[in-house]
Amino acid sequence: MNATIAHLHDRLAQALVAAFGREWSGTDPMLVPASNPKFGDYQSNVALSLAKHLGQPPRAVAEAVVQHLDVADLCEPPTVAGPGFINLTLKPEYLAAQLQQIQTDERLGIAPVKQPQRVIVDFSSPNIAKEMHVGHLRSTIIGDSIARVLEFLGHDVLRLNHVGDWGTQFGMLITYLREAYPEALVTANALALGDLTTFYKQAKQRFDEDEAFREASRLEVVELQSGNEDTLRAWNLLCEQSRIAFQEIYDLLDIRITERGESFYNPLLPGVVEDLEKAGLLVEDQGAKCVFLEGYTNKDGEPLPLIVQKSDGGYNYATTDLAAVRYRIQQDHAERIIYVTDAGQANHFAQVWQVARRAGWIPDGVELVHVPFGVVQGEDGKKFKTRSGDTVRLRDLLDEAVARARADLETRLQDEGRQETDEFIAHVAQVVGISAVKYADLSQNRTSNYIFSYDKMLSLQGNTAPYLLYAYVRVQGISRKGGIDFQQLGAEVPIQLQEETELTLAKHLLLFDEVLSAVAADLLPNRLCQYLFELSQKFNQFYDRCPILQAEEPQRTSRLVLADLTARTLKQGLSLLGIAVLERM
RNA sequence: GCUCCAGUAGCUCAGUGGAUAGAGCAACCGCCUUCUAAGCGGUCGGUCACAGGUUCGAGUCCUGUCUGGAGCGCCA
Repeated sequence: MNATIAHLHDRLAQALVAAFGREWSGTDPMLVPASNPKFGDYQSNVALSLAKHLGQPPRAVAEAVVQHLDVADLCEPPTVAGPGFINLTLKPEYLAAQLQQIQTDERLGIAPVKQPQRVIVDFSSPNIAKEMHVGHLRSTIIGDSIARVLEFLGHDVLRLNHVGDWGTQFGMLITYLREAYPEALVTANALALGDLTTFYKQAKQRFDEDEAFREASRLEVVELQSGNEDTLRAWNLLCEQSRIAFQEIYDLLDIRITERGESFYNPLLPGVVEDLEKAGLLVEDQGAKCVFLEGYTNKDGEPLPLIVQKSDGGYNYATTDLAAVRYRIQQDHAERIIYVTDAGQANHFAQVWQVARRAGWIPDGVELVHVPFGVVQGEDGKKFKTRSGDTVRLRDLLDEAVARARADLETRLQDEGRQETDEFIAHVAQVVGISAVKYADLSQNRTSNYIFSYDKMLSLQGNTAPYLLYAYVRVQGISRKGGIDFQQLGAEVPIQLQEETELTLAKHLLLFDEVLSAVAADLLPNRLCQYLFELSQKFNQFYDRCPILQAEEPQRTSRLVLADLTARTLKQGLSLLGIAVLERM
């Protein structure tokens, strides 16, 4: 209803001028959705704020606006209520006409944005030679959903996987690779590390216990930085092994992403430091090259530096992030760069961006956004771990979700005496399990910490993915039962909105475009989840109250259109969350 | 010590400066001869951490305090 809001907004603005004179043109009519359905659909609060300036009681101001307000084509006659609210209720005929328009549109009336932006979404970003764990879950699925929404709205989105494929830890890893798998470096395809977590732990253990190993690791880092061929081959082997493991997870989660790791920016790092020097920002302190930050102090109250080149000549992640932000603006021509990382990195990004800004690398019109999310905690409120104290592997978590969904489904089939094929059971369990994990995460406001609970995440009751999937399945059930081809319903069907539940559902269907605009602006996928959950609730209420197949024409076809629009909106909305639908479950 | 984030029903969480703060879960009570009951209806549940301030109006904005989390020079 973006268009409807725009209309109402203009009409109210005109009424303000007509009532109080030209000097009030440009006044915000303060049009917002009604706080409660009993007050109508929208309300204008402008009278309350204007009363003082006009020297009139708010109700009198509201009455004057209403007298000059012409919205008869959209709304029932406006009313003034309470201290001076102007309440607006859309006419059923207007709503029906709107629904008819979106019914024949594949995009459900969601027009692509007029000015598409070049957007980079930086998300997921696991570390090479480490297995993806529960900590990568949030970035991966929140980032994917944000990218999907922006893509659907017509933006030009580049999804970047800023993998940790460079840095000092590789000295340790390569040294251990040479020690434990010497044949891998001379024979093609000889390396199958399998469990990368174990490999990493063993390397770390060697590093911690052996001085000679540490020294070898340190030298290996230098070899890597200077491009030693043999070392690079070892590094490549590790990266390849990790990619295979990552891709399995991405396939499972249906994530599409382009890898451009930290190593990509490695050749650009000296230039970054040089240019900071030229900009007069660089200060050498205790052997390290730094930029001293404005507004940040250390424990002693002294200015805090951002170190861009270590005293040993090496670079760190701040340098890489500086190179990345510059490259993304200058080479990728990004206008909006979205970083989906945990909230703990807020300071880091603020610091890097401050330096980039002071160096003049961030032109006006380029927006840098950190999309932070809370830490994953166990039910005790502490950092989430397995019972034995290890980090939970993402793979295990997803497998567990699918296994639980399968067990639940099999119980249900037995209780209901249903017979289904293995393929059916496997497919439904897969979709329900993965969806449950994604939805549990996406449906929360990402800024708060995330209390991880298998039971809650996989619960099939309430505000969960299965509830939404079930609403979709119900519509498909109607189609099967009645032999209905929704695509053949025709565009000239009169839509009738008589029952309360029909009207409520219709209004909610028309809010989809508003919600997507809000998600694109605020980058909060939980708003989309909230919308889809409410849509499912309103559909279930309609389904409960209104017979569809048994209804008389023209009511029958009208209700079929409402059901079809609900299903299509659910399918589209869920796809923007990275969640697939099922025809039966 | 400093910076950032959070604090809303027993639990998990929504909430765009507006009217009587909402869901889900849990608990309890109803509704399947009828499109899948993975559903629908109902009951119970609140000092919006605390104290000031701004405003016609504050869960929302500002200041301070308390509590929890994350981070704070050469890891990423």
